[in-house]
Amino acid sequence: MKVETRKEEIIKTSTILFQKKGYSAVTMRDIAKVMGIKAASLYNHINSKQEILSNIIISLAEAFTEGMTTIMSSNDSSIDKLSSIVKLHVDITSSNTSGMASLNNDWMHLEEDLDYYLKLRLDYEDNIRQIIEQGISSNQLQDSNAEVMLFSMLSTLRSLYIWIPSKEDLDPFELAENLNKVLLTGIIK
Amino acid sequence: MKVETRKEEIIKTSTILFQKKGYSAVTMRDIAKVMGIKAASLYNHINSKQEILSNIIISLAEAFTEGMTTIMSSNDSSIDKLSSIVKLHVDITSSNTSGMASLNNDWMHLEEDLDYYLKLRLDYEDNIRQIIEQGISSNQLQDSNAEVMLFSMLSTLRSLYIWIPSKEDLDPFELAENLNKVLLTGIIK
DNA sequence: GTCTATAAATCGATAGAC
DNA sequence: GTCTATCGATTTATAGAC
Repeated sequence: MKVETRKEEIIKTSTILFQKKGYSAVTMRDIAKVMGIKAASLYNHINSKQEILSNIIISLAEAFTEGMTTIMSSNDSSIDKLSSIVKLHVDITSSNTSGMASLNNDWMHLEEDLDYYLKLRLDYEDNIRQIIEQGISSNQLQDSNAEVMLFSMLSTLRSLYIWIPSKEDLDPFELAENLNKVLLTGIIK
Repeated sequence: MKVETRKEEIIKTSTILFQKKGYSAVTMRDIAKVMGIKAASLYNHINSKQEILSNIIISLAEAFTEGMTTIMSSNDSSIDKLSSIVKLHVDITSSNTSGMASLNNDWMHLEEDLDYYLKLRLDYEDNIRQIIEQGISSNQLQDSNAEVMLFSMLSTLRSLYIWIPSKEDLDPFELAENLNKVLLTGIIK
């Protein structure tokens, strides 16, 4: 059984509040109230509100980067790599749904770690772009606009956090399967 | 030539600022500074910061509802209706890219108009769901999970605002064409 | 229509007792 | 590790002069 440190409790509580109202609209007093302590007590465990946000976003961004590194080093086909990316998003989003809201909507409020985050995100997108272009070159993917493909796929995967919590009847494996089908082969018969 | 009232100028300026930092992180002083006046002067034209947000979001939500009403009253096939929805999103997003950011990320900060907005959004989603289910019944769409189809399509369309401004080389008509192809027929050859 | 001045509330964060 | 008390800055919004 994992013993949660007080700092981890604060981050977990903040993550849920940030999802509901966004980083800027959540106060240290809001976080403290949910935890049943006073706002001043929070500072015995964390240095600033900014540190909480950074912790939430950077750990998620690094998880995506790590997953992408594994995928890129494989010998899979372009299509199999894209399927692995879908699964990566479903897995990470399932394990930290609320945190994904901050990653998507509050990254611009990062201060010290903003540039680092932007680099991770840009590299991640470049990797997917590379996979798609290779898929087109090798005749596995349709010869349409690669940017539109990239955009459509990433938009859906990045929005998963909005949708996953309300659909708990669908397990992660089945969801990844359905998503793969829709994203790769479309919806028309 | 349209003459812009001072109120419309304020809303336009606010829309751009809200897109960059979100509603909560933008102050009345920020808005005033961009307009070259003092914050107190804004209140000669608007009643509150909340009124600005409501104006941005509700006008967009009503535009979507109006477009959907037209689509639903047509005799088009399910597939043609979905294509019209794609075009509706491309058109509205092209005409007010920044405003779409508030619609997507700051709707929860609506006060008086929150329930009205939620009803418009729910009805809109129900209409798309209905079109997809009819497409499956009439054998035009694949017999996959309708909710996943709905989610994937709406996620992509709702994220258009992130993507449109940087791709000005692609005109709205061509973008809608490419999106239709990717969303309806997928990316696999 | 814009200004200065200011009210009243709230913000993140610190000091120091226990 | 939590508390009370508080600082200094900032927030939305109003009053009233010009």
